[in-house]
Amino acid sequence: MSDLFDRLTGPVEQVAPSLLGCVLVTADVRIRITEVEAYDGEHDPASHAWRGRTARNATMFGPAGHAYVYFTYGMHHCLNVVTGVEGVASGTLVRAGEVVGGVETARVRRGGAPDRDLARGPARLCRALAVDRSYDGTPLLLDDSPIRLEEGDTPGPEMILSGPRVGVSREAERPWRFWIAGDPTVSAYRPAVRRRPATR
DNA sequence: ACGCCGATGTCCT
DNA sequence: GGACATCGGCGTT
Repeated sequence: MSDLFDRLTGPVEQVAPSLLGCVLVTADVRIRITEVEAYDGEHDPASHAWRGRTARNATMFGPAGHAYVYFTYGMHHCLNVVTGVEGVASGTLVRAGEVVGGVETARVRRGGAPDRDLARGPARLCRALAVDRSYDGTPLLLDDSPIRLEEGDTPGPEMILSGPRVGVSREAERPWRFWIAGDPTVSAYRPAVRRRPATR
């Protein structure tokens, strides 16, 4: 197996920051990862897999190196890299990146948003890559796969910052979001908010 | 710059 | 029936 596969089998809070600088590759767009979040299947109440296996999250329980793609808020898709050992549902959400290839295609898919925003946020990134639920379960480490994960220039530890995850209400304080310091494509931090206060 | 809020489908209690 | 690993538009500072 590849070095990258071996790396993906480690503890997700160590794997996640090691994916910064790696590149997601489709037929027409390349994105360098600048921001990620770790989700642990066993002891992490914020993980989709925390309550066990369902049809939606089944891919997370499989082997590392596959894409877990979910649909949320009625309109958005988000992409994870499945990590860890088979049977334990850990994954790394790819939250943002820099489009480093196929910029014209990404611009069209994103409706002419500023280049910095093309993949600045997990749903925007999927839109730039044209990734949807049909990509769920796709192997990321095979040469002929429609979406691949390649090694890139990994930033040094001094360039990696961490903090609370975005938009999660359970275990909000767990500092499992990692990003490249100073990179303009890193998404804005938005704490989870309860939209409808319990007025009745 | 920041804050609020609606959109809209699926999952889970 | 509520929550959701979000986004873009619009209003206000």
